[in-house]
Amino acid sequence: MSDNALAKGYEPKDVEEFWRKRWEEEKTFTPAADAPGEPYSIVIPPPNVTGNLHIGHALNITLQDVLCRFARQQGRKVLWVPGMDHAGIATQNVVERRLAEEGKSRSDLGREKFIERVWDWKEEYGQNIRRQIKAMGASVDWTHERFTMDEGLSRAVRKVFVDLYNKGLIYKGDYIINWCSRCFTALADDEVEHQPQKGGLWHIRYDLEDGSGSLVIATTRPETMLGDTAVAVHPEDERYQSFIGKRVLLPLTDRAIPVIGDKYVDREFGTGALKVTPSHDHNDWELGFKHNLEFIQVIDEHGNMNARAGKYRGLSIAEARRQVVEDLQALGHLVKVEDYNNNVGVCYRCKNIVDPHVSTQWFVATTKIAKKSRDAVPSKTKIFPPTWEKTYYNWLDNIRDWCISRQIWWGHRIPAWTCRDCGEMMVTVDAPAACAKCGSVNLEQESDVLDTWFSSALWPFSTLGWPEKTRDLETFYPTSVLVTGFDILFFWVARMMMMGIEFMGEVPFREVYIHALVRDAEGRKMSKSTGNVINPLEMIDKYGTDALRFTLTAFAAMGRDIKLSEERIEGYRHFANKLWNAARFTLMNLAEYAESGQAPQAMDIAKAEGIHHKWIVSRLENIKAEVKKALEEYRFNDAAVGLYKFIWNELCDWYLELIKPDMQAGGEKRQVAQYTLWLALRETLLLLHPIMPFITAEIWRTMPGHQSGDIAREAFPPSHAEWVDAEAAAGMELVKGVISAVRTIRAELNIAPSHRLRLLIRPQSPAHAAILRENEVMILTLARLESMEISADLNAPKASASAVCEGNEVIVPLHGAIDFAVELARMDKEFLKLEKEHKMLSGKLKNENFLAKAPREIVEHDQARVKELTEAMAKLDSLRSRFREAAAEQA
RNA sequence: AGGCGCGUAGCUCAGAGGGAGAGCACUUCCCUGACACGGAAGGGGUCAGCAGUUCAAUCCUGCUAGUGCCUACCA
Repeated sequence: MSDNALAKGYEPKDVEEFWRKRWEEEKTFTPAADAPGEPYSIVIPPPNVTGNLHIGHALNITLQDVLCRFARQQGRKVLWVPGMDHAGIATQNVVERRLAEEGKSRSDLGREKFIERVWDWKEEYGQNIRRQIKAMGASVDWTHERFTMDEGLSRAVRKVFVDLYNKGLIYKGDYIINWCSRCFTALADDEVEHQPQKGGLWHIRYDLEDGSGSLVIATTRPETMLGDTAVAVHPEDERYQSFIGKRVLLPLTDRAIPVIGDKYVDREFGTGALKVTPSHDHNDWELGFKHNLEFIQVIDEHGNMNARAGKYRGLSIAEARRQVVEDLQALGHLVKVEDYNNNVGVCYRCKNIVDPHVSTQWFVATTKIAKKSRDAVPSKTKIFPPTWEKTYYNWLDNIRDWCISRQIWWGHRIPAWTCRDCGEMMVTVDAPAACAKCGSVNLEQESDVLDTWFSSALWPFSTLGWPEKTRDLETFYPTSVLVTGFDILFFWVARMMMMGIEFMGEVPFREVYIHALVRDAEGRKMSKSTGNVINPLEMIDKYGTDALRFTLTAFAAMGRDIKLSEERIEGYRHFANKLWNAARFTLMNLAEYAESGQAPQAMDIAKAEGIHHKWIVSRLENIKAEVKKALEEYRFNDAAVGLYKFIWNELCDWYLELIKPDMQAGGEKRQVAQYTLWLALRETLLLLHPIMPFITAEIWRTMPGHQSGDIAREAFPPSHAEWVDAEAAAGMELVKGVISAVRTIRAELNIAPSHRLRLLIRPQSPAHAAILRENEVMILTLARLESMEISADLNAPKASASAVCEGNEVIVPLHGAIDFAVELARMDKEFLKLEKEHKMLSGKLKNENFLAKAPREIVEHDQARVKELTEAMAKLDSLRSRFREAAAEQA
C-alpha cells in the first residue's frame, strides 16, 4: 500500500502486521531507563502456558492496553510486564494426555524425563500464547517477559518459602484435605467442583451400650461408619438430650463410641443425629478436635478400604458401601433408605469424586497474615467497582490456612530436605550439601511441589527482579493497577496482597479493576467443554483486531457480565471502515499537501470564519474531556460509545458534509476547512488510539504533517478552552434543524432526491435569519435546494409543505401532483407530538408544589419550553389551516 | 442457607432523580464525487409487578413473583 492513498475499504490484515512488526522492532513499549514521567506499571495476569487465549483474555488484555496506551499519552513512564503461568496441574494434565496418546504414562518416563517433556511443551505452547497477545495489539514490553518457573522467579519462590518457614508461617501438618484418588493429589477447595448427584440417605440404628435404647442416624456415606468415633446430637434436642454422655455400639464393629452434644448439628436434617467420622469428613474433622475424639482412617489414598475396615479391607468405596448396607440390613440395623440428591465434590479436571482425606501437607498460615491485606483495602488499594470490596472482605474474614503442597511433578519443588540418616529437616533456598545436624550427605528432597498460586502470588514483585534490589522494583513497585476478572479475586488478588505486604512491606497495586466475565449468548461461562467459546483469533481474522477491541471496550461496563455476540463485532467493523473512509476523504481533500508532506498552515479556529468549524472544534473539546475523564475512572464503555457517536454522528454525518462546499469553493474557505478537518481528524485519532491502535496508527502515518510517524508515541491532545463555543454550537443546531426539516418533508412526501426544492423561511428572529443566511450554501447543499428565501413577510403559497423549527417557519412550496392527505397526516402527527409535550409540561407548571419546591432552573426551563411549544403550535396550526384550504380548493 | 446482581425497543445491551438511548434486525427512498461495511427519513418501549419517599421516580426504599452468578453446606 502506498503511503498516500488509502484503499477503499479498511483491510486490517496488512495494516496490523505492519504495526505489530514495527512496534516490536522499534521496542516502542520498552521504557527507557532514564525516561521521564511518573511511572505507571501493570503486570499481566499470566495466562496458563498451555492454554489458548479465549475471549475473556481478549477483554482483559484490551482493557490493560487501553490503560497503558492512555497512560503513555499522559506522559507517564509505562511498563506493562507480560508473562505466563506454569499452571501446575493443568499443564501436567495436558502433557500426560499427550503421553497417553503415545501409550505412555509419566511413570514410564520418570520424574526428570517427564519434566523435560513438559518444558518442551511449554516452549511450544508459550509461543502460541505470545502470538495471541501480540495479535491483540498489546503494548507489553517483551524484554520484560517472565515465566513463573524461570530461574529468577523460582529463586523468589524458594526465598519466600524459606522466609515464611523461618517465621513460622509455613508449617507441615496433618490435615483433612480434598483428595483425588485418580490424580493422586490434594486439591484446593477451589479446585473442587460440585455436581448434583442422585444418592441415598441411609438411616441406621445404633444401640446404646447399656441396652437402654437406641438412636437412628442418617448418612449418605454408610461405608464411612467404620471410622465413626462418635455420634453427635444437638445439645438442646429433647429427643436426644438423655443420650449425651452415654455410649453406643457401632454396628459391624466391636467398638463403643460416645454420644456428644454440639450445636453444629442441624436438628431438622435427617434424624437429627449425626455420625462423626473425623478422618473422612471436613466438619467431623473439626468436631474431632473439639471433642477430643479418636481419628480412625478406614479409606486409603487409592480410594479403597484399608486394614482398619476389617473384613471390608480392599474394597472400593462403592463396593464397601454396598456391602456395608447389605450387612446392616442383615443385622437389622438398617431402618430405611431415602432417595436423596446431594452435591458431591468432583475433581475439576478428571471429574472423579473427591473424598476428604487426612494426609500430611504443607500450609501457609494465612489466617495469621490475612488481616493486613484486609485493612489495606480501600486505604492503600482501591477496588473498582467498590461493590467487590465486600466479597474480598468476606473471603479474608473466613479464610483458612492455605494448603500449598501438591502431589504432582510439574511445579516448584518444595525446598525442604530430610536427612535419611538422622531425620533432620532442612528448609533452604539452595540444596544443602550435607545434613546440618549429622553431616550425612544422604539427603532427600520433598517430592511435592507448590500450588501454582504460590508463585502467582509473588508475581507483582518477582517479575520486577525481587529478591534483588533492582531498579525496576524501585521504579515500578507498587504497580498502578491490576486488571482482572472477579473469578480469581480470592485465590490470586488476595494472595498477592498478602505476599506483597509481607515481603515488600507495601501493597502490590494501587488499584484493582475488576471487569466482567465474558459469557456466551445463553449467559454461560465460556469453556472448552461446553464448546461455546468464541475464539478471539477467529474474530480478529474475520473482522480485525480493532473491531474486536472496540466491541470489548464498548461492552465493558463495570460489574456486568458480557454476553458477546458476533454480530456486535461485525457492527463495529463497520465503524472502523467508516473512520477509514473519513480519513480517505480527508487525504483526498488535502491533496496539495501530500507531496510536501507538510501540515496545513495552522490558524486560530476560534477566530476563523464559519460556525461549522467552530462547532466541530467545540464538540471536539467536549469529547476530549469526556474521554479523558471516562478512562481515568475506568468507564471504558463511556469512552468508546462517546467516540463512536462523535465520529459517526457528528464528524462524518455533518461536518464532512458541511465542508464539501468549502472544499469546492477554494481560496481561503478551502484553507480553513482543510486545516480544521486535518486538526479534527488528528485529534480524533489520538483519542481513539488507545482503543483502536492499528487503524489509528495507519491513518496517522499517512496524514501530512506526521512524516510517517508513530501515533503510539504521541501525547494526548492538549485541551483548548478557547475552542468551546456555545454560540456556534447553538447556531449549528439551528442549521441542522432546518436541513433535517426539509429532508423529512422530502422523504415523507416521497420527493425524488434529484429534485431541487425551493425553500421559504419565516424566521423566528432577525438573529436566526442572520445565522441561516450566513450558512445558506450549506443549507442549499445538504437539503438539496434550488433556492432559499428568508423573510419575515414572505408570501407562501397555500399548497406548501411546512414545519416549524425552533420557531422558524420552514415552508416548501409544492407543485405538480401532491398527495394532500400524506402531507396533512404528517403535519397532524407533528402537531400531536408538540401538543403532547405541551400538555405534560403545562400540567406540571400548574402544580403549585412544583413551582414552590423545584429548583428555579428547572421551572424556568420548563416555562421557556412551554412558551416555545405554544408558539410552534400556533405557527404550525396556521400553516396547516392554509394547507387544508389548498387541499379543499384542489378538490 | 448466605452474599451479590439482573430485568429498558424484536434480539444483545448502555443510561441518568426533572424532555427514553446504541448496535443489529425492520419499513420507505437513494449506487448524491469518503464510505452500500454507505446515505436520508421512519416504525417500535405504561424502562417486570405492587406499595412507599419526593414537587417530580424508569432511576431512591420496601415487598412479591421471575432470573443469573458467587460462597458455604447439605451428616
